[in-house]
Amino acid sequence: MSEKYNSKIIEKKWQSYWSENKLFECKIDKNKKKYYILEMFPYPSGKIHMGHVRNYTLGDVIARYKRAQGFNVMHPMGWDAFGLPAENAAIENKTSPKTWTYENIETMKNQLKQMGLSIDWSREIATCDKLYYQNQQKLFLKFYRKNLIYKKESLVNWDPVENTVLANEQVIDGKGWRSGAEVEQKKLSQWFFKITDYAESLLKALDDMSGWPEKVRIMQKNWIGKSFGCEIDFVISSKLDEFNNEKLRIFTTRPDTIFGATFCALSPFHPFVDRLIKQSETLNNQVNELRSHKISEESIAKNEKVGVPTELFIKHPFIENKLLPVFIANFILMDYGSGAIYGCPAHDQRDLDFANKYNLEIIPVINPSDNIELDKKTAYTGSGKLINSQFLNGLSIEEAKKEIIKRVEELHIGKKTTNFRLRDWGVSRQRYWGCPIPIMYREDGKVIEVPEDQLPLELPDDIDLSIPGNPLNNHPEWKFTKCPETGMNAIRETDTLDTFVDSAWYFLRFCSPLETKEPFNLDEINYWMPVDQYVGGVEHAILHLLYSRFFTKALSIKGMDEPFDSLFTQGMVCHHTFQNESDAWVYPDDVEKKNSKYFQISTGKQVTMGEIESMSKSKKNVIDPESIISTYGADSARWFMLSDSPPEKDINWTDSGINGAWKICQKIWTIVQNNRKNLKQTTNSNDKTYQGKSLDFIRIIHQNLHAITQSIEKFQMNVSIAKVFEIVNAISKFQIEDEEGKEAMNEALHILIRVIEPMVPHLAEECWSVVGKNKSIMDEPWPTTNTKYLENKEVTVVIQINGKRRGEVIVSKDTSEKEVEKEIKNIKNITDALSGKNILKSIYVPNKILNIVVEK
RNA sequence: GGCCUCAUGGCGGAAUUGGUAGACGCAAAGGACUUAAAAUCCUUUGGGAUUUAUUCCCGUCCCGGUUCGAGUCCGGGUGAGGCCA
Repeated sequence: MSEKYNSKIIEKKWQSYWSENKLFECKIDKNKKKYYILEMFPYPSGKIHMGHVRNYTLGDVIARYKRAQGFNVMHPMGWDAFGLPAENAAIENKTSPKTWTYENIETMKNQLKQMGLSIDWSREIATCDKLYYQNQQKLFLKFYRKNLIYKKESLVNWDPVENTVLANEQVIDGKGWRSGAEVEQKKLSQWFFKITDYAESLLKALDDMSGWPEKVRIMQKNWIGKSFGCEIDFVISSKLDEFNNEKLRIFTTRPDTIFGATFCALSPFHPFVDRLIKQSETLNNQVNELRSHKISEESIAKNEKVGVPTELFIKHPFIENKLLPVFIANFILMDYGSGAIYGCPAHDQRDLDFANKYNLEIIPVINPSDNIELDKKTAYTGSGKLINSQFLNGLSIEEAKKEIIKRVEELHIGKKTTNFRLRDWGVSRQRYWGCPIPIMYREDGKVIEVPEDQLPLELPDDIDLSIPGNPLNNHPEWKFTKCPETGMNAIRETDTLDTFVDSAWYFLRFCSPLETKEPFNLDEINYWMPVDQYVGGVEHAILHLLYSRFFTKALSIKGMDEPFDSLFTQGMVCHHTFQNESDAWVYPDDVEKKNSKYFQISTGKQVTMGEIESMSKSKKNVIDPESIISTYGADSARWFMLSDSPPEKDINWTDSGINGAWKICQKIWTIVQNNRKNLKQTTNSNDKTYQGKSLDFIRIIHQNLHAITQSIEKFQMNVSIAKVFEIVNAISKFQIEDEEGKEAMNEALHILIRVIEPMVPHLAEECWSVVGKNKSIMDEPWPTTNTKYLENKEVTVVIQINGKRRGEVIVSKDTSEKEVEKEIKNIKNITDALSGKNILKSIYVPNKILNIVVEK
């Protein structure tokens, strides 16, 4: 009788073996092809959840598989350790963000280690380590000197009670999430990275990034949003002398509709508006109201389009005496185009909504190509020919665009522009727990860099988070300093950097994590970069990946244009949310179901079940894998996470099935144990000619081996798992009848143990030692499929009549159509169906299908 | 609201990319072993009809189209999810 598999003891044993022998530590080896596999590093929020387990198991399968293929694999891990939650948690738990963060890192690192991941922990980095952010400060200065960083006034969500800037997600229904105060839009001078300098090159490179999912490339393309438009200067006509005859520059992507223009709209933040509101108290109040509207794209698109009229009009450049009223409207963005548009209600939905609301003229200028009936509420945005447009009449939209641009350029009142939707990257955060910006402002008004030899500019530890506002701003000893050159008084920049900056170059730092002189060592970069395979959540499809691409380009390192060769975006792990009567979130682990109602276990009170959403700490709908790992072991947890669902798909968490994962681990162990006496140190598959049952058996094994290899390459781990099951099923069914059978079993078990290693490494190691090997299975190369087993000599050809399956014949491979037709004469079912029918034609796909088309 | 994605049995999903729909697993039911349970093993499992078969009909969210043939391609709709600096 075989021993039961004790995952607790065995997993510990192999984890220590791996770390004692430093099996995952890697270094440059120019004789080997490198493979850099990276999963998006986690935010140390406390404990790992199932989303992490999924992400890192997936990456680990690839890392281990590539290692078996002979690559020199780098598989590092680190911590995206700066960010707001640490400050909130620190206030809540009366600790410091630093303590809280490092404690979480410790916990999560232990959890990750328990999962048996093949991570090179000697490369571990945390972005809140001063060694890391010191180098980030160097990069900041480097970009600053390259004129890639500048300061400008920009709007922030301002909470007047907390005295702090809020992120968009902290503004709920226009109110601060904690204080409940009305959020104001406040202008602050902030730092920006000039990502727009790289808009064209970020866009262009997407075409060649075949290792990226198409959908991510499309999303980035749309995000960058290159479009051709036209700037036109309109002359103002107004009773207000101050503005009369001044020029107003508007931007449009539809210059062809200029004859349908019936009004003009300015952003509430347009410079003209600043001047206009000085003229009128009423207007000032109205504009302030407009300015308080949220300016996220989402709210602009969803909210009602409202505006206020002004005393300005603009003269239509092509229609004499035509004046268009100028409004200030809440749906015009100052950051896009020129902050002013003309409205053509007939052919733009937003403009139409606006025109209907304020009774403005609607002039159609595009005649739809097909007879589409439109109501007054729907703008026509399709193709057609121009009407009501003087010299543009009869032209197509494209022709009209060209013609009108030609005219405005001839008249010197405008020009064609290339416009990007992409805006510069605002990196200032008025917060404590982030990378300090190495800049100071001298009393004479000069902006001074902190000299490199004085870096890192460290965050102070003695801060008081209980006072509202930015702790750095509230810390006089830190804030007030002297200019290192002149000794003049100076004030430090108290903004810290957006955490997206931290993650925009961490993949470079992994190549030389201990380098002290430079952010990274070029020899190491040249060997390891680019990342061969990047794995992470699809929720980072745009921002993080775009910023990382921007950093890589902006660093202009020879031979390195793009950071991530291949990208895999795995789906999210979702779970129901639960809320108690005071709307606080409750952990699902703390909820039990009784009589189809849900109760919080710790309090006994009823809770309500909410939507299924991706697991996140903030909504507490996370499942801690710890209990699963301690009950079933890491291998079972890994197996379970990989099986069933395709990795790119979102899943709703359920642990039904974890038991099945545990069972298969036990079963594999039992099979190996029971066949102990049949196992040899080696296999000699290529020399061996199997026959009969052994041949059928080994054929199934190799066919599934092939399928496993293929599906791992394609990231279809769920399919790989299914094929492992088929191997296991075949092995447990197979009866050894002779020496040849023993040999076949030996080969099959060698293959089985080898291919499960990326998925369940501890079990594989333990089985390997049963075989009698005294080395790690990781040194064993991936088994090669013997292709002679892939092709069956006999194939099933399906017979269809008019596309419906009516039977099948088993024939030898590559049988001709005529032979198959002969064969089917013996099948009563088919001859019956064909009798008395005219055969019109037949389609024969060799080895697959014969479709006979008959008269009906 | 814009952009992107997805939809297949009771459930998770497979389908060589246009060629046998439902692989594999979970769950369920029946049986074997057992004093009993657990574990393990065997059998059944999309719906329906009948003459129980190498049978027929229906079936991959809905409506339409292309094709000898559509889960797969095209058009329109419905529902769900992700992102919006």
